[in-house]
Parts: sequence; structure tokens; C-alpha cells
Amino acid sequence: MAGKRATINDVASLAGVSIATASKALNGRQDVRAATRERVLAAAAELSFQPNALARGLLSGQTRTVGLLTSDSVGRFGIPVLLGAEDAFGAGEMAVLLCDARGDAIREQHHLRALLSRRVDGLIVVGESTNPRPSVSKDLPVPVVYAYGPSEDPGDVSFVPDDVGAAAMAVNHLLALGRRRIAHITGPAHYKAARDREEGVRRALAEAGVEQAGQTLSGVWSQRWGRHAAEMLLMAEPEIDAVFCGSDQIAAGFVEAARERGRRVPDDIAVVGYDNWEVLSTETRPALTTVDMNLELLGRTAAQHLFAAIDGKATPGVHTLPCQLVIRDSTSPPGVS
Amino acid sequence: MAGKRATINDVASLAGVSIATASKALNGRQDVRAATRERVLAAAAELSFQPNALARGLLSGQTRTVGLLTSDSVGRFGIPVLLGAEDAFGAGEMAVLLCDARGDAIREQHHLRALLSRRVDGLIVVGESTNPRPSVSKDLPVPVVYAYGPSEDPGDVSFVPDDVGAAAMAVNHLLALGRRRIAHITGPAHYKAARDREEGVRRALAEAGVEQAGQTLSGVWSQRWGRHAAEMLLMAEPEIDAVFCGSDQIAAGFVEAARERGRRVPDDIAVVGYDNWEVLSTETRPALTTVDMNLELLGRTAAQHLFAAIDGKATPGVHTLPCQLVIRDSTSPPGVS
DNA sequence: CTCCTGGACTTAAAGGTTTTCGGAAACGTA
DNA sequence: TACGTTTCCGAAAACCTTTAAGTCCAGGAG
Repeated sequence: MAGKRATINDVASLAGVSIATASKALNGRQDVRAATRERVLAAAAELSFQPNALARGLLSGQTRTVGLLTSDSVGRFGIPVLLGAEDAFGAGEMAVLLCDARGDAIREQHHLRALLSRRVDGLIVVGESTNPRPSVSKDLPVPVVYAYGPSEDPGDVSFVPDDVGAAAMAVNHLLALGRRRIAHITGPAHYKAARDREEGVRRALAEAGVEQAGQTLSGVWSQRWGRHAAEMLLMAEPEIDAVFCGSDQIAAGFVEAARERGRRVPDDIAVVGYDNWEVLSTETRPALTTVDMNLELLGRTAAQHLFAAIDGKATPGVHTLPCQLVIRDSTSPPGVS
Repeated sequence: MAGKRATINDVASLAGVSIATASKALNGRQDVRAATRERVLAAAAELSFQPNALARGLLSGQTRTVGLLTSDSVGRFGIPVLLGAEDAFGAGEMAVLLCDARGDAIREQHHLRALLSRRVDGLIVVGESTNPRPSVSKDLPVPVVYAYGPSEDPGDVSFVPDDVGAAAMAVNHLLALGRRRIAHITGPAHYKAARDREEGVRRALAEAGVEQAGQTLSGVWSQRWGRHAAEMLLMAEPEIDAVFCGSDQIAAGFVEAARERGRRVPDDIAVVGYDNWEVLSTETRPALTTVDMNLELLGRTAAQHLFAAIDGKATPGVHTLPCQLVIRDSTSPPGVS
């Protein structure tokens, strides 16, 4: 730990100029002779001078810092968004102040105050699900962008994955493989994600004039439920030839249980998962065809729009971003696997 | 987005006092009459005044902000540490500035400069493995604490999980169950974690006077390698009755392959994993007995010691923190499962 | 010679808060 | 009345940087 930090004053003294000249030299402004600039730069290097961002921020009103307020401690959604946001900021020298509210509204309020008092230039709020959440932007002096979990207020800016479209895409993929007895297993119905994905299934099947195999099975997002649902489904609808699962965990459970009951995946039953959670999707056998929600893209987009909102104008509303179908072995056409 | 933010000046004007008095009233200082304080507080509330942390930090030299510099984009280790740190800071109103270097040294340098210019009070550096990493603390004006990946410089403060002790604990658990033919499958030998865990195995077995079943199998950390290693091991050492795996992924792969070869877990072969990565450890069948590295505790401890280092004195050196064995079905005594 | 131009540099203000120190009022005592 | 003490409050400096405005000087044009 070195001693006191050098200020621009020290640099100016060492270079034998005023602090104004030093400032101009350091910031590449014009009214400075080349020789003088060089002297200042040398002095700054010698003292390893770092401009004080607080003083700069105090003056300019811009801190080049944004807050990221998340609710999902586990980081399942927050992390990719954070990475995407960092990506978008990266070159621009932005920094991210990260707060985790852990689903607690009063802790969220607390963090919000802390961020505001630190004068962040903007805020990204990441939800723990795609269910709309209370707006936080009321009377806030900085722009806010919602990622993954949209704001209830349509006047806010929100970015969410296109669950409906992605589910339709998954089902269309199964249809293109010639499968016609398609079932759907998903998570709790109080998740908008589950309802949206079901809606996508319904649309795709309706468009193709195909009947869904059995009712949609709603449970939880776990592997255990995937196994349980598989047992029920294979009993009730033994002739199914494809299943679209609402999460990779459910899909992994389904595959395991189906195999134990003598059904081969993908030959007898093709399986599509959701999330592209790689520890599951690439490691299970067969590797899972699954929907990737492009969360990093979501984060990047949110960050870019936060930029736009900061210095220009925002585009209010809930924007849906396309997902991507990652095709792996669990839906290989017969004979290819 | 509301208009301009209220300053302490506005509060003072509204309350009809000077800014000095307003400051004292807001900060709970003594020399201000109760009635006056109340007037100031009311004015602050009416204007929803938030003190400007930049101005305060500029004056006091303390920003109540720490930087967290991580290298593992995926967040496998960084996130729990972050949570633990937030926990330790939480009440104290600290904020965390998060940067991800993504394993790139020059990006790390870049982030470091950014954090320093923002005048963070301290730094936590999270490694992507327990391999010692180059020190970053040389001539830094703020204290640094290393978590998970220790610094190469013994003068720095580092906190790492006790891999050796944890592996010994796992093996002792297997020995206590009466298992005597214990094998070890782990990750790449260039990981210190793999070597440390192997060392723990060796010690525990030596202490019990038991011979290890076969050589330690080094591969990668994946489920695929777990399956592959299982095949090799069951061929070479068919009579094994326990396996200690260097990760939950390896363990999950082993269990799957072993079952396919007709070995029952835990009746024929008891299995212990490592990491307590819950999506694997609780969801596989049987649920995995595994080592939890207590990463949140690690983060909390690192944060607490950063506090100590900030305002007092640090305790240099590499500190190992105990891990915990989480016992589940994969090591149930026969007849219990 | 004066006036102007433009370049190179300096002075000073501003940004919001905390803190030190001094001042003023009120009150009690001589 | 003069003086000391206590209580409350205000003026101003300090933190560090940027920038608008001002100064000074050399050199060119008239």
C-alpha cells in the first residue's frame, strides 16, 4: 500500500505548469504546446497519476457507473445479463455496481437508495422470472431498463425473451421431423414463462392442424418432476413420439425415466428442453436439443438501450428478443444418431 | 425521471438554516436544537434529499465501495463469493463494483485502473481455480484480499478452501462405512485442486493403513469423463466398493455408467462428489454425498478481512477455510437407502 | 507606431458535503 | 453593568477536477 495518491496538482507542480494546463494536456485538449504536453504526461507517468473519478463525477454530473439490481441470488439469469451488459459497456469504460435484493422488497428499496446516492447514470433491473414486476422507476432521476422480468408499467422499458415464439419454434422443429404425437411438460402455471411456452405450443400445433398429445403437464422446474411426469405421460399416452419440456432439468428427468421404461431417445421419442443450461444440456445422453434464451444478448441489448435512454430518448414498452434453438442429439432424425 | 436533485443547500433553505446546521442535523450531530433538527429532517423528507456520495467521498477519502475482480465468467465461484461478501457488507452500506476479466490479463489491468480511479476502499480478487495467481497488490494504494485463487505473493492475504482436509474427510467417511477398496477419479493434474484432493486421499488412506484401489485417474471435470473413467475403473479394478470423485459432474457420470454396468449405488459402490453443485448433487439418483466448499463463507470471511485491512491491520498469508461434507443417499449404509 | 490576431498559459469558479472555528444570544453570577 | 459559560448556529475551508474567461506575448498587417 503506497502513500497518498497523486493529484493533478502534484502533476502540475512537477511539470511546472498550472493545473488547468495539466488538465488540458492530460485530456488531449488543444491549447497546449507539444513540448508542454509531453512534460505533463511524463510527470503524470512518474507519479502514476489516476484522475479522481469522484471529483470528475461531481463536476460533470456523470459517474459512468450503472447499477444492476437483481433478485435471483443463484445467478441463473442475472449473470448472463451482467456479462452482456459488461460487454456493451466494456470499451466505454462503464462500471457496474451490483446489488442482489434476494427477492426482498425492502432490501431492494435499500439498495436503490444506495445506488441513487452514488449517482449512478442508470439502472438495469433483472427479474427472477418473466412475470411482470412492480415498477421501480416512479419519480426516479435516472433511466431504468428492465431485463428478463418486465415492469408492470408499460411506460417503462423492458426486454424479455420471446417465450411464445421459442416454444413455437421448438414444436415446429419436432413437426419438421415428422413427429405428430407431441406432449408438453412444463413448470408451475403461476410462471408467465410456463404459460407463454404453452401458448407457443398451442399456436404451432394449431397452425399445423395437429392435436396435442394429452394435456400440458404443469409441475415444477426440476428433474424430479421430469421423471414423474414421464411416468404419468407414458402411462396415459403411450404412443407419444415427442416431448417439449419447459426446462432442461425437466427434459433431463424425462429422458432418464423414458429410457428406464425402454423408450429410446430420440428414435422413439424426440425431446426438446429449454434454457440451454450447459451442465445439463450438453452432458446428458443424448445431448439435449434446447432453447437458448440468448440472455447475454438480452443483457447487451438492455445495456445499449440504457445508454440510449441516458443521453437521448428511450423507447418505452416491452420488447421481446428472439431465442435460438440449439439442435443436438435428442432430436436427431432416426438413423443419424 | 424527475428534475434536478435536491442538495443539502435546498434542504437548508427550506428549513431556514445554514448548510452547516443542516448537515449536522442530518448526520445526528450534537450541537443542534431538537426543534431545528426536526425542521431540517422534514425539509429533507419533503425534497426526498439523498446526500451525494461523490461529494462525501471526495471529502472523506472513503467511498464505502469495494471492487470485486473475478476471472470466471460463468460465475461458478465468483457468485457465491459475491453473495457472501454482500452479506458481510450488507448492513454496513457497502457497495460492490463488479468486474469480470474473463481470464484476460490486460483486461484485468484495465479494470484495475478503472476501480482505482473510482477510489474503491478495497479489492477482492476471485480466482477461477485454486492455483496461485500473480499478485496484483504491488504498490496498490488500497488493501486487497484474494478469495478462492490465492496470490503467489505470501505477503498478500488469501483465503482458499481446505481441499486436502475435505478430501481426507470424504475418504474417512467412506472408511467409516466399512469400505476398503476406494478409488479416486479427478480432474486435470495441472489444477492444484486436483493435486490437493489427491493428497488428502493419500493421507487419509495412509492413516488408516488402507491401500488405494488402483491409480488416481486424472481427466477433466466433466460428466463424460466420469462415465469414461467408470468404464476403465470397473474393468481394471472390478472389486472396488467406493469412489471419491473430484467433482459432482464426474460423480454424476460415474453413477450413470456404473448403474448401466449393473453396479448399485450405494449398495455395491458408495460415491462421493465434490462442489455440492445442487443441480447435480440433489437431482441425480441417488442424491450425491458431496463436499461443499462453503464458498459463501469464504466470501464473507474475505470481506470481513478486507474490512480489517481497510481500517486496521491485515493478517498476511494463505488462510484455508474448512469445507463441509454433505451426506446424501449415494453413501447410505446398506439397507438404509 | 498602433492595432489586431491567435497561441499558450493562468486564474478562478463550480460542483456538494463535512468540519473547524468563531460568533451570537441567553442566562447566571459578581 | 460587566463578565463568564453554555447552547446553538453560520461562515468558510477543504476535497479534486474541469472549464469559461482572462492575461500575456509575439508577430503580422496597416
